[in-house]
Amino acid sequence: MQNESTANSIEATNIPLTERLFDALQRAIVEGEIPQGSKISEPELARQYGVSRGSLREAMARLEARKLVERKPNLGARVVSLSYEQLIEIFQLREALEGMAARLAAQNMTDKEIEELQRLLNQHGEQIAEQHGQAYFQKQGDLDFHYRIVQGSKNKQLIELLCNDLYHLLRMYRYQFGMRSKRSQQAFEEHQYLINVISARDPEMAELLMRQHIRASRRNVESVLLEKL
Amino acid sequence: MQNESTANSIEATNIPLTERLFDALQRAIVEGEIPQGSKISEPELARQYGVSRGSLREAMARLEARKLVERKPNLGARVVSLSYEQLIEIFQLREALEGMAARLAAQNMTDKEIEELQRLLNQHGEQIAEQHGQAYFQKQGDLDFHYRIVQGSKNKQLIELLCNDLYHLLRMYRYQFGMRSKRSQQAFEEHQYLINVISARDPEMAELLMRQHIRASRRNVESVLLEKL
DNA sequence: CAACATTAAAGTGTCGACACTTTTTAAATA
DNA sequence: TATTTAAAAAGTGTCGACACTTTAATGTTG
Repeated sequence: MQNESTANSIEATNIPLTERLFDALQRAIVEGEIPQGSKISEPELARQYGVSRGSLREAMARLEARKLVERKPNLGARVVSLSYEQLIEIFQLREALEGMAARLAAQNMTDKEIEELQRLLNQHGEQIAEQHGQAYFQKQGDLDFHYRIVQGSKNKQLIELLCNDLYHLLRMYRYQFGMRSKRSQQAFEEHQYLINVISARDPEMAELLMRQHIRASRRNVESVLLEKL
Repeated sequence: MQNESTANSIEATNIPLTERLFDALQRAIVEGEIPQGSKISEPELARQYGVSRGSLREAMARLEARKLVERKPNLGARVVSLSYEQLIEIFQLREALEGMAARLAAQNMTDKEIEELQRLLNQHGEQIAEQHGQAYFQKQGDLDFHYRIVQGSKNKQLIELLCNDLYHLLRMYRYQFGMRSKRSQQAFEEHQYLINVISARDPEMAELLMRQHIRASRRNVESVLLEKL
């Protein structure tokens, strides 16, 4: 009955349709496949994905809760569009949250996890040396690094919040603005410092360094963005 | 067609049913009307509120996104139950987020807002003097105070996150554990210090004090809770 | 021709129905 | 009587339908 060959059709699994749909839409939005600020027509989108409106609506409700779409009663939904101001606000959030994450990571990461983190960073170092300027891997690597520290905090609420909510927004702005970092070498070194103080089990210092690191990253974004406008 | 006299029926407005439903359910969960950890039967709940399952499901999807209910495919949904550990985790989040909020508030609150905040605190002072031990108003007052500072940060993401997500969880645990503070006088004084440094436009100090304040509050919760178990 | 009124089209809000899963109840067997 | 099996009940996943609202198209009048 269902058209499985539709361009955007969702693969069949035992996972609920609504959930697959939610993931697919989230990805599509984050990667700009559905452009920022564009209006969403429920019947059309449902048709594209080969699902009923009911299922779509459930997924949309969750997207709305994650601030990826905005809905106004009777007027329909549109994909959010990130403004410069919002981006700055997100960096302030990150500073607070990841600062705390680093603090907790210094207390709660296992030695093995720290070793693995160091290994990951070494890889990044090689990549930076080899493919100088390849922004994509650097950005991905940066996110990986931060991701692990958040996990290392062992605070489930924090992990949820950062990894499931905030990082998607962050990836979204990277796709949108096509950011490329001019400070990968600098960031790399800051990451190394961070590992050092975490190894030394110094929570205070870990938080401080992480906050500085994120502030520096924000300043970079500001300058890159301002020269674009 | 619809039974308007059902016990839990939602009033008729122009606001979408799903939204009213979401608010009603959130309130019911936060206040313990629907008890922690209880299983939710969609048909039954839909009947209770006099709505269709479709509408209910949409509301549930949003509640799930806010971590107020947990759903497992084909097995149904249940209200979350706050554990001691989770509560501690939430306090760590608050420390980070409200610390940042206080920092920003010291920069961004208007003089008028600060005045009003002082007025609010004076009221609290009177209430504490009058009805010594009346925990409810104190707790409510405490939340009011924190609420205003968050608003004063002028960071929309932060406001959303704290006021729409986290505070509900907090109110929920207060209802659940029936907390009463033994340190209202102490908290009152800390609030006053906070206003002082915000007035002095000292972001650094504002963050520091707020974090101390929340840490103290957490220690209080810990001790009260531990003597209960 | 522009401004307004009037349909028509599209879109959203809400519901009820049905298939498939899990849980419960009942029956049957060792 | 305890355990396994079978049938029934309840519950979840997904869909299509219809009423009401907004937007677009069309026609009408000054």
